[in-house]
Amino acid sequence: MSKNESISMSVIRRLPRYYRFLSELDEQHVDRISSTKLAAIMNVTASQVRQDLNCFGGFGQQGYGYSVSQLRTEIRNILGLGNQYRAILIGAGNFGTAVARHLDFQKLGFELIGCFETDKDKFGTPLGSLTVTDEEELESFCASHRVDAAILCIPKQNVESILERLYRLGIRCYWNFSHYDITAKYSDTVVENVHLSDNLMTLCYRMNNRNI
Amino acid sequence: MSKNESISMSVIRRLPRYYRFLSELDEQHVDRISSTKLAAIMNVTASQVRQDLNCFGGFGQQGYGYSVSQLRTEIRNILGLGNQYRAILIGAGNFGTAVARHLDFQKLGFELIGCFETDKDKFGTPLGSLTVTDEEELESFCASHRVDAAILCIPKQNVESILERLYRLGIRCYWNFSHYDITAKYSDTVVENVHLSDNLMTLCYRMNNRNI
DNA sequence: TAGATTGTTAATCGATTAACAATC
DNA sequence: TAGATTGTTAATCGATTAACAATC
Repeated sequence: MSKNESISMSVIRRLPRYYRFLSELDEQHVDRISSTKLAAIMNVTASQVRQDLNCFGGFGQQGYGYSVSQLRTEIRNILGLGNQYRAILIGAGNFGTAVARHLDFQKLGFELIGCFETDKDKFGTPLGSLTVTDEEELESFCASHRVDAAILCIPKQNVESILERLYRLGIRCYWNFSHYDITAKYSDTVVENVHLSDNLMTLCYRMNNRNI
Repeated sequence: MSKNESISMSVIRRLPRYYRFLSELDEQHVDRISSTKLAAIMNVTASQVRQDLNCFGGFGQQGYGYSVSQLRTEIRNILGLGNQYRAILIGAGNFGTAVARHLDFQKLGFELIGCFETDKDKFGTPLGSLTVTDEEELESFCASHRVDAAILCIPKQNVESILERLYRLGIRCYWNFSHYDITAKYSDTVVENVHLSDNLMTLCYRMNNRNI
């Protein structure tokens, strides 16, 4: 399925965007598209589109372009969105609940199978199809369920101790909303960080330096 | 204050991270630090630290290093975190409320001064120090308040119409949690996008391609 | 002064863009 | 076939790293 020889992160991070645009075109029943047209819609160069796609295979056809639905499916497979990786949520605060309620995990390659909290007052609260559970039950839960990834929606100072437990339980993949640097301590992990405050500061900088 | 000649986005996006680490060191009462040591803590190269900082000025001293508190303040000023830009939140759903409650806007260069919703059931609900307001009052609100930025926490399909109003009201800076491409339509805007689902798909890819 | 460490230039590396032969 | 458009190589551009003279 692939010419895989270590694809650069620049390319990988563009894949979800291709997937989104192709999904939209597919919904609009567009059958085929050329790299030039797709590039125009996405506001990138046609060269980049062709280079990116060719990291994974020759999905197009000379003189014709790309089949939208086929290319969409290819990228879906490349991203592995059919895997339904089993994830647990750590922290049912503002962000944890928003993430759990708002995102369509199924469509994004995941299944949310548990939600853990330290705050007693929240135990038993329903959260979508889940129930907020005492964090102390983490070990017993993981003994009876395969868990592929953990979503960390807790403050930085609480991460160290819980991470130690998660790591001991064999969890190596993390979606991290905290500022704790996971890979620094555990180098054999796969981590995607979401640093909203960094993003907001960047906006501040750019507002501040508008017209320069 | 600066050697400003269009700093690259790569450098800009690293600034908040420097700021975070320097703030931590400052809290730990570390007086001075060399580029080598800072680089080690941040897991980057000393060259990059020095190159990055020198985009904005010579903050260090040969043979000594950098004063932590001074450098922190410099970066704070470069980011413009003292500006208290006035922002309004559009959409008081899961994400909007999480963002409003969870982030310390003051420390990030902003002041959240309003929150607008279309769902009648939510009007009047308190949200931190704010109250959820009918979106129809947007125009009258902006007539009596300076608004520097809008935070869009609404689904893609609702963005187009509200954006038209926000733009007409003179708002040019956006923190965008939707998948609507703002700059495509309004090229004179400053936009930072947060695409959580793209991020999660990237995690899926990386989990899928672990050990390759 | 000698040692340390910056600021800055030069070298390297990687990513993006351009060009075009291959081919549908 | 002629036209269109890919896949891919080569050229360019930008970002990162290395090196070192300047200097505290």
